[in-house]
Amino acid sequence: MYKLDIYNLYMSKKTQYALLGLLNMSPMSGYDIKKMVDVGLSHFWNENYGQIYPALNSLVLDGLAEKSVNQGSGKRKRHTYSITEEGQAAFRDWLSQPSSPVVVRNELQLKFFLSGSLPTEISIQIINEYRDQQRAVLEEYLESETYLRQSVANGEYPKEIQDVFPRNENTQSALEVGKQCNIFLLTLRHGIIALQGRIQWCDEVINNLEPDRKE
Amino acid sequence: MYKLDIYNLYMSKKTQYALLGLLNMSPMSGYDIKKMVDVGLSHFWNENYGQIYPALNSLVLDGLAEKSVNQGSGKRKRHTYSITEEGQAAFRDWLSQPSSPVVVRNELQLKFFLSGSLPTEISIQIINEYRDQQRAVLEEYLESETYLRQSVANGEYPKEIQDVFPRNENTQSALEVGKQCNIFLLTLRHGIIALQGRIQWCDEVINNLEPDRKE
DNA sequence: TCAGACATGTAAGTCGTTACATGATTCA
DNA sequence: TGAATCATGTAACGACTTACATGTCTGA
Repeated sequence: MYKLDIYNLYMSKKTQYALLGLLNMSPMSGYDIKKMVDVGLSHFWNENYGQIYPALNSLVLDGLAEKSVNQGSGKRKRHTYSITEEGQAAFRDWLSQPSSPVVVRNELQLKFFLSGSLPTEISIQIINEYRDQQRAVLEEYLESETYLRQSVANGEYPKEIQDVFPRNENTQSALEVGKQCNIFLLTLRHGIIALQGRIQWCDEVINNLEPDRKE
Repeated sequence: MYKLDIYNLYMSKKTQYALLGLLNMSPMSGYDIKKMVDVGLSHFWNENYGQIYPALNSLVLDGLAEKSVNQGSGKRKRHTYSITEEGQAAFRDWLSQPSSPVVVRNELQLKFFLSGSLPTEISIQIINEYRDQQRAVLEEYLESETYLRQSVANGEYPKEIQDVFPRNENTQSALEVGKQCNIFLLTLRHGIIALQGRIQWCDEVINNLEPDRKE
C-alpha cells in the first residue's frame, strides 16, 4: 500500500497522520505545511521536506487527500492538497487511538548520570549548561505567550496566528479561530510548564551538589 | 572510520558515546549494558541489541575499548569490554561538548492541537488519556524513589542499585557508589518533576475546556 | 537586476527497531 | 528434561535528516 515511492520504499505513518490532521484544518501546500510547523508547532512537532512531499504523495495514493495544481497566470505553481471524506474519517480514527508513548532519549540526562564517576565539578557544569539552554527557550515562549494572549484578547489576528491557522474562505468562522487559538495557547503552556520544571530541577541539583564542590 | 560493518555501514555516534560512558563506569558485556539501561535508565535512555553489539565492535576498532573473551570452564562465553585510556579521553571530551537539544515530537500534543477543529469533547478525551498515562508512570517512579532513598539511607545496596551500578573489584569504593546513587536519584527526580508538570498541565486544560463541553 | 523568498522535489546518508537465528547453562 | 535465562549476533525494515537540484516570482 505504501510502496509506490521508488527511492524511499516506506513512508512514516506518523508524518502521514500529522499531515492529514493539518490538512483537516485547511487545504495547504507542502511549503505551507513546512512553514506552519516551523513557525507555530516547533515546540512539539517537526517535519522536513524530505518527508513532507513523499507523504503528501502517499496520502493522495491512499485516497485520503486530493491534489490540485494551481497554475493561474502570474501566480507561482502551487500544489494544494485538501483532505477527502475518507481522509477525515481516517484522521478521526487516528485521533481516537491511544498515542504511542514518547520515547525518551535525553542526552543531557545521560551525560549527567555518567558524570557520576567524575569530579562533582563536571556534573555541575553540565547542569549549568542545561539550565542556560532551558532559560533561553523559556524566555522566548513567555514572550510569545504574552503577545498572543494580548492579540487574542483584542480580537486581533496578527501574522503569527495567521501562520498557524490559515483561514480558508469556506470553513472557518472567527469563533472557530478563537477556539483554535485557545487550544494553541494551551499547547504553549505545556511547553512552558515543562521548561519551568526542568529549571526548577536544575536548581535542586545545584543545591544538592554544591556542598561537595570542593571535594 | 565507521565503515567496517557490512550490513549496517554507519554506526550511531550517540549510541557509541553512551556505551563508552557506561564502560567508563565499569567493564561490561553487551548483555550487561542492555539490562542496565532497561532496568535503571529507561526514563531517559534506551538501547537495543541491534545497536549495542555493532557499536561495541566499532569502539574496539577505534581503539576506545578493549574486548576480552571470558571462556573459563563451566562459565558461559562472555565478551567483556573495558574502556581504554584513549576511550576515557574521548568520553571526557564528549561530556564537555554541548549536548544536542532534545528534538520534541510529542504525538499527544499534536493530537490535542489538531483536535481544535473538532468538538471540545474530543480534546478532553485526549487529555484524559494523557493524564492517566502520566499518572501511572509517576506512581511507578515515586515508589522507586522511596525505595531507593531508604536503601541508600540504610547503607544497603539492593539488587536494583547493583544492576545500575555494577561494582567491579578494583575501581569502586562504597563512597563512590554512594555518590553515584545520589546522582541517579537526582535523574529520577527529573523524571518525576516532568511528570508532575504534565499532570498539572492536564488539570489546567480540563478546567479551561470544561465550560465549553456542552457547546 | 539580483537577492531573497517562494516552491517542489530527490538521493544519499544516518539512525533506530523488530524479528530472527543460534547456542549454552542453570535450576526446578 | 525442558523452560527460563544467559548471551551474542545479523538482516530487514522503517523512519528521519541533510544536502542538493531546479526553477519562479517579487520587490528594493
